[in-house]
Amino acid sequence: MKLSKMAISKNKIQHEDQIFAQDILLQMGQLYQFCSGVYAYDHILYRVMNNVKQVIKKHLDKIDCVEVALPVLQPEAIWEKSGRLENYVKEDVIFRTKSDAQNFCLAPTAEEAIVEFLRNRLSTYKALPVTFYQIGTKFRNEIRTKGYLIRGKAFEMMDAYSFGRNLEDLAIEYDNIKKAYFNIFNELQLEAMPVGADTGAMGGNKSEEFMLISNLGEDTIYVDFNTKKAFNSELLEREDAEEYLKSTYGIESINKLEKCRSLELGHIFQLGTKYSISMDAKFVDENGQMQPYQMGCYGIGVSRVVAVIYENNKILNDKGDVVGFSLPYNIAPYKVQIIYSNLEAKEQQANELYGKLLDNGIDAIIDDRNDVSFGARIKDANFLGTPYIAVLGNKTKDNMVEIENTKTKEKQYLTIQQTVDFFKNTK
RNA sequence: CGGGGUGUAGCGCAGUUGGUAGCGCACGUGGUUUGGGACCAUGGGGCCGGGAGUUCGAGUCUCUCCACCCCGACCA
Repeated sequence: MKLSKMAISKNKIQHEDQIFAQDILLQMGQLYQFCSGVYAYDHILYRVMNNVKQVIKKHLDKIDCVEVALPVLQPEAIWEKSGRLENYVKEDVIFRTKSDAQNFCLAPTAEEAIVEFLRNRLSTYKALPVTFYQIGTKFRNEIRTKGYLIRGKAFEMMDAYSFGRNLEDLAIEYDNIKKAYFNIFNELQLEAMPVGADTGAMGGNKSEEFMLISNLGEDTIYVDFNTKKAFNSELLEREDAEEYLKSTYGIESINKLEKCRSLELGHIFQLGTKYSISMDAKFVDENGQMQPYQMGCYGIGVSRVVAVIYENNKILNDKGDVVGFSLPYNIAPYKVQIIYSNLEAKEQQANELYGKLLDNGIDAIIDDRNDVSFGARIKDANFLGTPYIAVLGNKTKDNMVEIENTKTKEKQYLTIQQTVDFFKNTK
């Protein structure tokens, strides 16, 4: 990508101290607010979001989850069938739209749609258990939005749904997803942990939220850091709280637990037969009997994850000001940004490097703006979040490239071919 | 829906007891610069959130909507 084609001006950030990552993204124009809870993503931010989605996909595909696309615009009839419409309308969280003939809604989640989509094809026990998923925009008319992408009205979410023959199938699928979540958050360098939670409007038997301890969060959790057991404080509101915590999550006593502010990044539910019964979705078991599916559902808030990744990967200077982002290699918008001085030879070499990187499938940005000072180009590169910048300047030996790690500030000097090899071998 | 706060250029902000709109960054043009946010000159960009009122005169005062942010309540 040529920087001159991205319609961005010099990113000079004001109020750099104690600023949230998302405030910087707004100033940069990477994030643009249309109204409360509704945002546009510019190129760089969009690529990061897509890379996060790719990480999620990779780990779900690995455990044989099947990616599909369910409609965003859904007929209200399926919501009437499950019995959830009334409640969602009453709480005013569902966006509704009407034609002369019928009523529609914008999907806040997709349990109804997935059941409708699969019921006829999952008619035999031989097809079970299976898990399907999708990644896309969801719509919820949040009473109160919060923290820009942390809680919006339109947001990106991965939602997965498992169908099993019995409770054992459900437990197996649930555990598989749970393990995949650990791998996903591990690869995203987020230390999220499963925390016992209320099932809320989803219903079902059991649920766990993947929580990140963070002051961006809206929840309070109790954590035992020795046993890694934790639960959401909302569970204390249950009448049978003590007994429930013990039987469902194996938490004996809350006295030893530490209270922490946390942010929910994902949620996994054992739904049981709630939707299969209400929507009359059944399969034939090995005895020829009709049985309702044992279902689970699983979500990850992708746009929220992106927000917290930026927050966790700020570059600070000695004074504590935010001077950029250095995103992890696997989710960075581009792997490297190339900066060259205005000497013709350097420009030529920079273009040669750029071309070779692209030929080898390595995503790179070249800063081809010739009316911006050298220092400003380096500063800008830091804000675009690449983990490396490649400098071909007057101080660099001819045909050599200075590779700087934007996080550690370590520099190394390589030939153009060595640079290409370096990126081919970096993960 | 309660409580608090903020709305002035793309962004960040000034604007005094009411007198007709400013600064920095960004952007355009010309020139000198070019290794860690260069400099000089010059230019463009505003329904001062909307409406009503007070006044000779309102960014400023009054009323009233609206939007956005934060804290609650609520929440896959």
